[in-house]
Amino acid sequence: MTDTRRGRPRTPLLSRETIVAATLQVIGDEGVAAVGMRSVARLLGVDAKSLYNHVDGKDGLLDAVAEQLLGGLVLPAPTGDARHDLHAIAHAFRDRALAHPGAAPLVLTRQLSSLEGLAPVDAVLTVLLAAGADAEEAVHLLRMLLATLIGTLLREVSAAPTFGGDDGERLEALQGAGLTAIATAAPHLAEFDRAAEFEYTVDLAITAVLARIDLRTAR
Amino acid sequence: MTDTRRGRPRTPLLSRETIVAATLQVIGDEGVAAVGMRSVARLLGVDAKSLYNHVDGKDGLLDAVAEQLLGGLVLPAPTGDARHDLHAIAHAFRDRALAHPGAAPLVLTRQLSSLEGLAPVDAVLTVLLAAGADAEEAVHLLRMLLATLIGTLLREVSAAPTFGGDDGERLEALQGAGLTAIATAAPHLAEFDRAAEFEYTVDLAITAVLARIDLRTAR
DNA sequence: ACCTGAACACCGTTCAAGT
DNA sequence: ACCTGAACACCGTTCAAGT
Repeated sequence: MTDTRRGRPRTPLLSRETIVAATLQVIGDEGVAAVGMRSVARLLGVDAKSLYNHVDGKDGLLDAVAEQLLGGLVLPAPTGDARHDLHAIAHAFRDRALAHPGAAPLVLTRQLSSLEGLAPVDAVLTVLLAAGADAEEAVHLLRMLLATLIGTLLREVSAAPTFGGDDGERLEALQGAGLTAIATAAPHLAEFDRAAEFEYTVDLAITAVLARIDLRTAR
Repeated sequence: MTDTRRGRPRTPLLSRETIVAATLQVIGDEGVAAVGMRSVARLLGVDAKSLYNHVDGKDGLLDAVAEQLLGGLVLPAPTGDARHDLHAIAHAFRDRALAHPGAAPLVLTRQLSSLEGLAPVDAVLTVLLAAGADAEEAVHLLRMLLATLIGTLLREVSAAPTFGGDDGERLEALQGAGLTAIATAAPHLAEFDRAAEFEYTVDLAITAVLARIDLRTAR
């Protein structure tokens, strides 16, 4: 039922949500580089300048996407087991970042000063404090975990396996360049199981964090 | 002495190096967002299209910058002490990434398939293998270290302290939003000593890596 | 080999005007 | 309140032409 009483207050064609949705579609179809006021507006059947009524320029548009993505994060209920809870938070974060792979760099890279970005930070801090860290150490450990998380996800989303297969030519070139360790490890460098790699890295980081807390706690 | 014999083969105005240098100046003066074929060319007193003779478009230009920066990395001589050597590599990498802070995202974010990017990878692998890791585990540990390194440096270069000071208003807002752990840790969140934070995070990661190798080695 | 003129198909953004 | 027309000052990139 279109709103036509008195002819004046028509129902708006656009909203922040529809604009973000259209942006995600552009990202999914043509990549993040294809995002522009014009391309997004075209998808909505609207003029580019209309977007300015809902979003603060192109930069604000990208922020809105990152915010909304992160806002959809559902934090797992804490169980009291610190290791398990940190794992669960990390995976929840990963799920959100990979929900729209092309948009992941936005989520991982943009400053998330909004409340959306604070929820997971609070969740991690809560677990660390409960595990026995004092406030100061908890902050350092949080930053370490975040760095590792963001670093792995950035790689996962943007990096190919890094090294082509085991063709002998490449290997010899590596040897010749003095990169013997790379040549030795080449078959493993060519392999990259995203989920397994994430698990390995995050588990190692969490182990380190918990070990440090126990060290401190044991005085 | 300008080259004028026969009038023909004049000495070129441009080179890859001068172009990269000009780009770094633009980045330093106006930020990475200000980099463009036109802005870089202007600095060189040349037409934008001339750059295409030395660099593969704007993207190639950015790659060239990242490559050259990373190429300047001087790897420390290995001492045989794994912990010390990993620390040294990490700091050498940081020095290079922070030499031109505005350009750091390029170094940290771009695919570095060139030989420039492989040298530090080889160095880390060498240390891990010497420390007793087998090739497969060494690759996983390498990826973990890289993720942590890149994550911290990205934050260091792009992120402000994250949380304004201890003004009571902000604190109450956090409490009200249910972010009690953040409220508790707020004074420490407001503090951010870049060098110290880097040291803490990298040391924790290295400790974790070495612990895992020892675990395996001890069967 | 290296640089440029002319030209093309794009950008983001403003502001005043329409409804 | 929301959308658009006209307009501006930009982009990256090509190709043929000059030297």
